[in-house]
Amino acid sequence: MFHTESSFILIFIESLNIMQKPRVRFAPSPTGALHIGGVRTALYNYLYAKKLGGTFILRIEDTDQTRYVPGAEDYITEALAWCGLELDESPAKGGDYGPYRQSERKDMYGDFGHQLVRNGWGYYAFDTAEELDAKREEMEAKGEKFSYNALTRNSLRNSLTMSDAEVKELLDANADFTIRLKCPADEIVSINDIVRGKVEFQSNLLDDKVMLKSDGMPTYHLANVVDDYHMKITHVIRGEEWLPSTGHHVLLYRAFGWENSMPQFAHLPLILKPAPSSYLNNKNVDIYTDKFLEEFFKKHSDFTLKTKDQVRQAIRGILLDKDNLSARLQIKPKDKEDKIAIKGFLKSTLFGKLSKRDGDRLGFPVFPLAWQGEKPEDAFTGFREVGFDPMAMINFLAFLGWNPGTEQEIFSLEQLVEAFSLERIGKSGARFDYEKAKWFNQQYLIHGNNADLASQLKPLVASEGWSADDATLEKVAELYKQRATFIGDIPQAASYFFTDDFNYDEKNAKKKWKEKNAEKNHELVGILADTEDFSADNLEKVIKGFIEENELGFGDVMAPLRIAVSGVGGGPSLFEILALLGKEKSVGRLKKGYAHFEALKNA
RNA sequence: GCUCCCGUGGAGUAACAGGCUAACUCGUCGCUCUUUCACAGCGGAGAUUGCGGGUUCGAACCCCGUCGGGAGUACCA
Repeated sequence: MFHTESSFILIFIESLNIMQKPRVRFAPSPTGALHIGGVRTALYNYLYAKKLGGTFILRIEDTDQTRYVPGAEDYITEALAWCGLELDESPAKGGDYGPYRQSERKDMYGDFGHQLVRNGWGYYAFDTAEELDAKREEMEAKGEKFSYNALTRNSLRNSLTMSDAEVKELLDANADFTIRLKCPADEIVSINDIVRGKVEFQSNLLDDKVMLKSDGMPTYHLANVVDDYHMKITHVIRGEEWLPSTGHHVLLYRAFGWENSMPQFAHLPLILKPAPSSYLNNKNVDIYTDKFLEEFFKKHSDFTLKTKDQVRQAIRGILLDKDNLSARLQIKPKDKEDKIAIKGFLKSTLFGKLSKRDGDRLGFPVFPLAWQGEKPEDAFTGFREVGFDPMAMINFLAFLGWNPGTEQEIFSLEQLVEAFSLERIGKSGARFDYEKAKWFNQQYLIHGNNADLASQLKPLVASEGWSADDATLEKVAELYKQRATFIGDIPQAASYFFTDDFNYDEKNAKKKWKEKNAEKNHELVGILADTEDFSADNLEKVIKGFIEENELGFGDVMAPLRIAVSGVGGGPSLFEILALLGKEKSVGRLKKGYAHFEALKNA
């Protein structure tokens, strides 16, 4: 009895487990390059799915034909692949719940749209876009906001206000129509968001959103609910910008009778621009003033209220007071039109969610991969092109809105999967911090395997027109990885290993080359030329021994040596440099360098 | 305007369901190491947890108010 009971419970738990295996989707629309925030959404979806042995799905939301950008879908796929976020179901890979492009599911949305009308949850609306725009303008002139809702739908042209015959006539005549959701009155729609807890919406305040557009395509709201239901999505993990429309989505599940299989929601915090105080200072105010000024006039090309110089003064004054920015930017009743325009512009460029323009202005990538837009100003660089290790970027992104609750910061993808949970996602906006991003990359570089780094270095060195064997590259990687932020920094920094054609830091050379030590320095070159064992260890013995014997200063000998051999005063251990260069090259460079330094000194 | 969300040192976050001197990372400053540069190690400065009330022996945490910021408010997603 006891046994059967416990095994029954076990089976029960097991079947629950199967039921709970999450199916999550990343659902971008192919309207351009995938923003870094989108990558983070994809990452969290992936992590959650993998943690629980679930399924990670890519669905392309291309219901807006006017905004479709060729190449965008490829960009998305390539970006996810670069990040190592493997898809279980996707347009390319297929799956049991396809097609995975909404444009290819068009027919079913139409059916569900009409079902809404039939069961009383929707209605036909015949108002044209132009009519509604006019209405909006009219209301705005009165200082009010137009909304298609319970209050206004009875005075508009729709199947609620027209007779059945009229409606039929219009439909038969193939008149353009949309189907709108008829939001019920006096209800409280509530969700239990995994990140935010209970969130409530009053149905009275929800507008009658368009579900089916006049071109027969669904809007996001209809398509996402219909697809999530049919693709058996268990958790909707998406950006916070969707939170306000979630009430509509719940209503839709209700309208279709799917409320019991409604997915759980998790709304991710926004990724915010870097805090102005983190990059603004007294030294660079003028640079940023000019940047903002240019952007301001680009945006307000017809701005005639004040001269450019007056606007510059206004912007500069506000930026200078960086600790009180939000107070300075508040719009006061006495502010005139020009001041309001300037304040409004600064507010939107200084605060809010991270945008492409922030990347341009502040000098960091905001997209995973580079993108070539139609116009030159639409082109931008990516984390990949700047030289990021994809895992460093992923690691950085993972912490933008989530933390493991431990002090560990460096995670592999597998470790992230293991540590991740939706419960530990924060609610407040996550600020983009490029310094931190660079730090992550540096950590990956430092802890990277030398052979791996060497193989990454190879093409980079080649693209400079240089070459080196694998052993040299591996040693260069070892010596330079803790001195660089990006692997791409290394070839230039270590150029003297790849070419004899490098410049001397002449100012430094002049300072370090002392006439009184010249003879001894030349003598050491001779000793090195006769040294059999050219290993770093032995060189250290030989050189240090020579210095001590002759009672010279270390700096007197090692500094000129270093500059003659590498051109610069900094870098890895001098003995390692000499050993890697080899005797022939080292001695040759020393002779040439010392002659040059003497000439410099005499000039 | 309205709706929803958020508010912890310069930046990012922590503090599990109110309980020691608010912790960690980045950045910054100093020291040690290396007679270089970095890495690393050690240490310092920096927060009356947006503000004001309230509940409580005790509040970053709960309640009310207030201010600030963000998102949404399209036949875009």
